[in-house]
Amino acid sequence: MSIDLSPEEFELLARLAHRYYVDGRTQEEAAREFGLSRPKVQRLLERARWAGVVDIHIAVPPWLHLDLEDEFRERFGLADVIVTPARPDPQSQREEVARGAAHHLERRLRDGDVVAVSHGRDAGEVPRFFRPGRRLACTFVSAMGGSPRVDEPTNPNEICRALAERSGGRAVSLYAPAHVESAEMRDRLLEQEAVAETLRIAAQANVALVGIGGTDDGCTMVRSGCFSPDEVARLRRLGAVGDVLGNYVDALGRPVASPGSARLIGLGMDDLRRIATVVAVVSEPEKPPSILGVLRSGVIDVLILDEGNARTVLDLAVAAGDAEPATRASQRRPAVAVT
Amino acid sequence: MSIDLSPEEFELLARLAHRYYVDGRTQEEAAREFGLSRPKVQRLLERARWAGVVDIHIAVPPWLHLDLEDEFRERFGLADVIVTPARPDPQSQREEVARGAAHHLERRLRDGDVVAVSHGRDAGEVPRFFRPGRRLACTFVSAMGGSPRVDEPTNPNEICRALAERSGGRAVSLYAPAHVESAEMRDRLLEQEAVAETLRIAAQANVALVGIGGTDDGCTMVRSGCFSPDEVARLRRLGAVGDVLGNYVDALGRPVASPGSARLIGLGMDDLRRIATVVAVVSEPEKPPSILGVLRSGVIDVLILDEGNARTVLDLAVAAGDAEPATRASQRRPAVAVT
DNA sequence: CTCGCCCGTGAGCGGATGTTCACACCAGAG
DNA sequence: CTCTGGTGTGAACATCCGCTCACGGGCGAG
Repeated sequence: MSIDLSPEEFELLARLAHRYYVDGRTQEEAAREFGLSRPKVQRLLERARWAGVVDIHIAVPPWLHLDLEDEFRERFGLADVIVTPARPDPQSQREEVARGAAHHLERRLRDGDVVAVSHGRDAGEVPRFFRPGRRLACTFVSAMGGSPRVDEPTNPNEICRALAERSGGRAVSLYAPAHVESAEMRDRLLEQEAVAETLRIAAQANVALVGIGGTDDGCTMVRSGCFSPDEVARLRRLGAVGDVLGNYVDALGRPVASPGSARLIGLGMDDLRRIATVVAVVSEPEKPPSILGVLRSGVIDVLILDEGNARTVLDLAVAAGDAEPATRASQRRPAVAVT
Repeated sequence: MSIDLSPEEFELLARLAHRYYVDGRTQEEAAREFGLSRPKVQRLLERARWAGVVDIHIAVPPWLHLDLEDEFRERFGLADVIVTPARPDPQSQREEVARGAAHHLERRLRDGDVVAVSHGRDAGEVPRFFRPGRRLACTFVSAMGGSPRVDEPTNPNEICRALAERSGGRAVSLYAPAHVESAEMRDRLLEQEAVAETLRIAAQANVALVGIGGTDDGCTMVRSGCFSPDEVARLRRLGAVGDVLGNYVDALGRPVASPGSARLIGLGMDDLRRIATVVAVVSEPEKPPSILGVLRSGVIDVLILDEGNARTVLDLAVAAGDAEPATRASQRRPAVAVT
């Protein structure tokens, strides 16, 4: 800092910065005092920050990882990222992530918003921590069908109901299974007005709350019976690394279809892309490849994950040689220390 | 710092400050992201600064003493203060102070300005360091008469000539001695058009460059022969601690007149008060009481002095129990614009 | 239960700030 | 000497920000 400045310039910058930041003069007053034009003062102050003569230091609580969040935001073009503190056991990890998602929704949701909701254990924990301060006139709608084979709280209908209950909003259920036995059956079901109506509402949502699934044999799609272990194995061989609402993608984020894909009832990738804010909440240590793949697909707008996964995903991205995007911040921003 | 904040609030303030200062979002963007109103964001950022979550640090070159300057400015209501680095020997001390004054004038002067100039060794050194980058259409006019008993460069006419030469401006000399042998003679001289004209111009100056004289036997007024040692001794007995342009004041800044006062040719205190910017330049270690007295008279707008004198004068003021003025700076903390 | 005080909130405004643009100055080449 | 590219400057404009003020909701007293 304050390198390659002549003593005269250093003195000027320091005096100017002191007058502006410490004494609280306006740039115009300072300009008059120093015999400069106001734009010149502005440029000098900018240069002072640039050279480190002015150092803006932000005390960040030790459990936050704003730098990680920034890197995610910039690297993957996300609107927002929340990295939650690391926890020793998987369950409290999940709760931490769910709490982050709940808080994010509390801040994000506005009256009139329509939230499409996926299944999953991570999403399923969100309602427990969801406590908006006021009544929210929002609609929570299932973005995919249900399954009798998993715990109630991880079914979309149930998550919607809980979210609506806690916010005073409305829940719209999808009265259909997440998967059926044939594509034909699916098409028949989609013709049912009760089903079509719900999916129409979901497709027009402006917010989505989704989990990110893996491709191991214990993933939610298998646990819920949507896909058999064999089917997931086939998807793996096709390169799939993870899914959102049963829509699988490979490591580069490209869609991977399997015969089973045609038997799913729920929003597709294109539907998701039309939703303004897709919030993904994810925990579990096997997830990094899934997260990276889904991120690369570009459907996610807001990501909520724990510190460990965040670091691993970034490491994977770096190792894969993802070009670091020209960050707007590094161009526009002077040296700013963050603790 | 960051004390007595709940973890939630600490987190919010840190996130907000990070988005604003580091990521460079506008308050409005941040407000949208955090689900707050813009004024609320503004208040939170203010609170963050207040609580020390945001800390703006300015790297000040070690040879500057901006804190001292601030204290002078606030305590004595000065428009500007320059504290120059301490120097071991008196001559380089004087040069340092003169350089500061010269730079200040370079910044301060505008075309059309009229500068009234006093005598003195400190003022006399100013022209050597005065190098405005461009031509200045200014008038430099003697604010008091001359004396054949001191070196040429410390006479007002000569200082004016040198300043004008270096800036491409105009010098207006006062063709009269600084003191005459009787009040009657002074009045007769003041009737001379050449003298009256110059003093009229000086009285209408909008800037003045003055030294601050002491009351010891070696002070400029004695060295120049304006006052005899006896007369200065009498002034001392009357409480005088220093002078500007031969106008003596006591420790509380009140005028002190002596018989000799009526034999001086130059601007009086009231003339000085009418000048918008009176710049005083002073060095020498015996000067602190003189400086304090003159400051208390309220004629000075800009003070240029060395670090040693600055500290001593402040110590004197504190010891004398001068009430510390309520500082505006501590109330007005600006939001920091980061580009 | 009702009233009134008080804190916190968001609209609105005027000043402050960030940015763009045209120009003037300078240096170097033709 | 003239031209031209480059750099730095201040005018003008379009936000952005800080402040004031009227409002509403919560809480304690009556």
